[in-house]
Amino acid sequence: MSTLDQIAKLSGFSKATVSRVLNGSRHVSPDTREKILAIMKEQDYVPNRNAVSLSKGRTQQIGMITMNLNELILHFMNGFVESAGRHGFQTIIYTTGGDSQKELQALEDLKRKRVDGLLILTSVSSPGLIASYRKYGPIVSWQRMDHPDIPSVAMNQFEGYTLALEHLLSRGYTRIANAFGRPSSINTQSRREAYEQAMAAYSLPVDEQWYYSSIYSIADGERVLRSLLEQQERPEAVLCANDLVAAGILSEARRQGLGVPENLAIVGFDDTELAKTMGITTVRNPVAGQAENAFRLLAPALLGKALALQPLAFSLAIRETT
Amino acid sequence: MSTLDQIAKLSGFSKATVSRVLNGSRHVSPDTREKILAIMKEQDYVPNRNAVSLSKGRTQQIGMITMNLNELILHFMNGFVESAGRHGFQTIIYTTGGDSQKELQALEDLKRKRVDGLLILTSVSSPGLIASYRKYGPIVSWQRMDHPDIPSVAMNQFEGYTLALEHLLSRGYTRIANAFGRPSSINTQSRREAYEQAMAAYSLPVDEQWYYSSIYSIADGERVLRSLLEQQERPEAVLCANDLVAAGILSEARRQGLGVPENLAIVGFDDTELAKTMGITTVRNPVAGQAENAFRLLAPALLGKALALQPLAFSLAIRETT
DNA sequence: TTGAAAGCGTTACCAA
DNA sequence: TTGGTAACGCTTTCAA
Repeated sequence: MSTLDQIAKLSGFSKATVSRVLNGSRHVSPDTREKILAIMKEQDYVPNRNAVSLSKGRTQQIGMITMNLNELILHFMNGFVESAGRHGFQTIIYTTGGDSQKELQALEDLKRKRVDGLLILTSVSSPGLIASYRKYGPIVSWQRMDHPDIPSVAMNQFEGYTLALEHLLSRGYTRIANAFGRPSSINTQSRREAYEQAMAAYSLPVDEQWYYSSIYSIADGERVLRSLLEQQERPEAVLCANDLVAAGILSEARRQGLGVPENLAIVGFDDTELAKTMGITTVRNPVAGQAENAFRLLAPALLGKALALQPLAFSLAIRETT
Repeated sequence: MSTLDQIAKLSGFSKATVSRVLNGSRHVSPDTREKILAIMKEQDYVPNRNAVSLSKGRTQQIGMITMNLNELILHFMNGFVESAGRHGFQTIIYTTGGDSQKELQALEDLKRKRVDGLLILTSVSSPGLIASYRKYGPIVSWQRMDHPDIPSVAMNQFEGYTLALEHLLSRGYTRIANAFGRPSSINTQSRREAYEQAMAAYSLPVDEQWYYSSIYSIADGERVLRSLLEQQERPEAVLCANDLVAAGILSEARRQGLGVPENLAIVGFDDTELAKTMGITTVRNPVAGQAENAFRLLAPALLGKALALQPLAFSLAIRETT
C-alpha cells in the first residue's frame, strides 16, 4: 500500500503538492499535476480515508438510526442513501431494536466523529437526550420530535387521510370505520381530525364505535375485521393505519367470505409493495421525497450551504378494494 | 471536545498511560486507572474514532454490497448487522443499483481502509475483479461466487426443494410443475435435479412442459398461472422460485376462480412476510443463519480467530396453499 | 507501572 | 507554483 509520502518522494515533489493534486487545487502546474497523477496511477495509490477524516475533521458519513427495518423504512432509507450519495456522503445504519444503549452508541458516534450527522428514523430516546448531541453535529428526524433543535420531515397526515375519505365518500360509502395506530400520536390525532371534519362536511354522523385504536399489524387487522362483523350497524368501509392492517382485514374478509369491496371497502396507508400485490387501494406516502428533504435539512451543516426543501404531497393509489 | 492529550495533562499522567486505561491494559495501577477514569468522565471525554482507526489501521466497520434491498436481503442484513455488532463491528451498506462504478467504489473503500472487510450480497462485478481486492482485506459472498478466494454462505437448494416435493407427494399430488428462476444458475440446476430425483423415486413421469424458466416476479407468476390453465394435462401443484412468484400465481388463481389448493397447490420459497400474509406454504430459507455464517467466515481475518460455522437446514412452513 | 517519542497518512498554514 | 512543517488524536514500541 503506497502512501502520499511515497508518491511525493517518487515524484520529487513535496507532500503538500501531492495533496494539492489530490484535492484539485488550482495552484499546481499542469505539468506537475500530470507527473504526479501518472505516478499515482502507476503505484495504484489511493488516499487512506482515516487519515483524511482525521485531518479534515470530517468523515463524509451520515448515521441513520432506526429501531427496525420494514418496507416503508427501506424506501426512506433508499431515498436517503441516494440523496446523500449524490453529495458525496455515505450512510451508515444503526439498527437498535429499540435498545436505548445501542441508540446511545450511535449518538456517541457523532461525538466521536465517526459520522458527520445523524438521521433518526425511529427511536426510543428522549428528544432532550438526542438534542444534547446537537452540539456535535446536525441531527434531523423523520418522525416528529417535539424539540426545537431537531427538525423533522414527517408530513401531516391530515391531507392524506382526507384524500382517502373524499375518495370513499365520492363512491357513496358513508359508514366508515377507522383503524388507528398509537392513540397518543400526532398522526392519529390528525387523522381523527380529518375524519371528523370530512364527516361533518357531508353531514354524516360520527360513530365512536367505528374508532379502533392501537392497530398496527396484520394480526391486528384480522381482529378488527372479526370485530366489525359483530357490530349491529356494520360499516361499509374501513380506513387503515397502514397497509399491513389493510392486508390483514382483506385476507380475513376473504376467509370469512365477505365480499370486497361490495360488502366492505378497504383503504390502506403508505402504498407498500404488499398493497400493490394484494390490490389494496391506499394512500401513497411520498417517503422518498421526505428522505431527500431529510438530507436537505442536514445540508447547511454538512455542505455549508442550504438546499431548498422539496414540496411534497400525498396521492391516492386506487385499486381493487374500493 | 477534549482529547486524550488534555486528559493526560489534567491527570498528570502521560498519554501512554491514558491510552492504556482506554484499552483496558492490565499494566496500570488501580489507583491511576481510577483517577484517569474520573477525569475522563468529568471532561465528558470519548476517543476520536478516526484517530483510533488511523493509528490501529482498523476501522471496525464492514461494508455490505447489494444491488437493491428487498425483504429477503433485509433479513440477511439484519442477521449480519446483529452478528457483526456482537463482535464490535459496524456495518455500512453500499446499495449499488447494479451500477458497477458504485460497486467499485465499495471495493475501493476496502483498499482505502474505510472498512475492514466486505460482504457481497448481490453484485454485477466479475469474481475476478472482486477477488483482486482480497489482498486488502477479507471478502465473503452470499451468492455463490465461483472463485476460490471468495467463500460463500449460500445453501444448496437441493435439500429445500426436496423437502417441498416430499410434502406435495405425501399429500398425493403427482403432477407437479416448476417455476424456476435463472436457467443457468446453480440454484436452478440443484432444484431441477431434486425434482427429477424425487419424481424418479416415486416412479412418476417428468413432463418437460412443466418446467418454466426465468420466472422471478409477481407478474411472472400471474403469467405462469394463465399458461398452466391452457395445458391439456393441467398440473395439480406448482413449486415456485420464490414467494413473489407464488403470490402472483395465487392471486391470479383467485381471479380466475381456480380453487387453491383443491385445484392447484402452490409452494413458495424463502418464507417472506408476503407468504405469511397470504397463507402460502413455503420453504423456509434460514437467511439469518447464513448471515451469521457470513460473519464467521470473515472472523479469522477480522478477529484473528476462527469461529465454527453454524449448521443450517431448510424447513417447511405449511400453510393454506397445499 | 509509567513515560518519551516515533509513528499512522493526511491536510493546511506560512514562507519562499 | 512550490516546500517545510505543524497539526489531527490516538497507539505502540522502547526504556526506565
